[in-house]
Amino acid sequence: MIRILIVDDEQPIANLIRMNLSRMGYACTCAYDGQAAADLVERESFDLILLDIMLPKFDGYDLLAFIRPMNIPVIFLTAKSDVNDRVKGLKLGAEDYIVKPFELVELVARIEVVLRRYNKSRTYLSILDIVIDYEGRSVLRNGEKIELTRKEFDLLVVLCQNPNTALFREQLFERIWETDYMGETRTLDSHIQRLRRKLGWQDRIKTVHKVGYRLDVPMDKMPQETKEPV
Amino acid sequence: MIRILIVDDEQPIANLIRMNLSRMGYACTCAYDGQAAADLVERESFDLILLDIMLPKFDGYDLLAFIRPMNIPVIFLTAKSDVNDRVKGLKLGAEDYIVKPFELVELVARIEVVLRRYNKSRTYLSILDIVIDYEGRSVLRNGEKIELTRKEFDLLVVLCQNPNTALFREQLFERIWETDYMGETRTLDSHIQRLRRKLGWQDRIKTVHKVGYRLDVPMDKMPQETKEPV
DNA sequence: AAAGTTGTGTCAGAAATATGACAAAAGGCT
DNA sequence: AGCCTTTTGTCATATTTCTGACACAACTTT
Repeated sequence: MIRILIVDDEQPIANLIRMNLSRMGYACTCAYDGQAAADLVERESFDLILLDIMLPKFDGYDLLAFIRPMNIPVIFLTAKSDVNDRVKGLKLGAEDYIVKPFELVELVARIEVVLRRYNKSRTYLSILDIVIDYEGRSVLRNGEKIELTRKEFDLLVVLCQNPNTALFREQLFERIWETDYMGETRTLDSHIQRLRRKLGWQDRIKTVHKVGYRLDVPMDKMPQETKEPV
Repeated sequence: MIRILIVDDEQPIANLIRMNLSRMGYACTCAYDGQAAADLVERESFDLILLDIMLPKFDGYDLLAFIRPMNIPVIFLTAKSDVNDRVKGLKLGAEDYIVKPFELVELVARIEVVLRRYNKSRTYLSILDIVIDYEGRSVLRNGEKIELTRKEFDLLVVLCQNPNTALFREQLFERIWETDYMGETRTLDSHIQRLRRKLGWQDRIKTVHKVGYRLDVPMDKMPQETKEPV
């Protein structure tokens, strides 16, 4: 399991990130100031650190310098588009940075790139008869690539990461559209339909009346993380 | 050949390190005080510097500041385990530090990490049907040279270093232009087009709609670092 | 059966990308 | 400096792709 430390003094933000990354299967810990982060880093071992630069006590740069020798990749979160800050951070050894506000899709993609660069893992998710390549944002079946659009891919990922779980429409809207429930339209239905068709999963993706949708997966074909896109 | 400068006023130690690193295939030079080191750095070019902090004449920190603009990675050797010292050095731009006494294995490991971080250790990258020569900034196919401009080359390198990975436009801009996402322009597209044409890679370099681009590479043709332009 | 939900095909607008031509900038050379 | 060449960015236009919406059919639940 990949362990990620999230360092941000704005607790709601840190927690939001944590919730989302947890759902993606990462083990997350939050620290709300530099001192706490430094302590955690000394005691536990992390595979990656998400670091907000503006911090009370000792700031992001100090922490970055402190972390550096441990050779743990750091992606730092920077509020505005201050170029100097970023250059400084990169010089101090950060692997990447992302400007707030950011889309979760992008954050996740970057996390995966950085992890792979560090050979921690490039993971594929194999489930049923397909393999999901997160980084490539593509889907394979018997070595054949199935082309999905962005929304379709995001939707598929959510379903596959929560197999045999009824997901409320509201939840799906939140995660994929990052917005509130769009009650009246048939948008979600349309996407589900497209997914069903492209994957031939009409009876895999079940409708849960008055709730939402559920991906049915037999016990012997539950999702597995693999290193190879088998 | 990787050139390493060893700066330490204790000559026996410097020489011990030199002998060992030489055996590992590094070209080593020793300097026994700050002045000598500064002179050497001015005259010759090094890929990495091992720097003892306690030095006569002018000390390690001064030298570090002096070296900094040259963008040569520095690992410093420190006797004490004082945290402040370390942070000071790291903030001054050192890549890493190692506390004396240290084991040679560890030193070598750290050297390699740092060199890799600086892309100094690799020379050629062969991928698909081409070979990238980093130092010559050129690309070969069947021994034929393909002329690329600077931006094209940079772009190609990023793509090749992240094969099968959907790279966000934003990321590409950051890496190649070192600037923010330039949402409005078609600059990136133009360069992608030129690359596709020059390399005949129109279907290798895939467009990932609403995300960016991805270089598709079959598993058996994944990039390999080589010392020779095979 | 009625009311409420969901499925599905189609479509149009919006957004994103491709592409060629051209202008601007950068670099070389005398 | 001036001139020429190459590189890079921009623009206009064409083309592609995505997405949400709608109408209406089909299905569930009560």
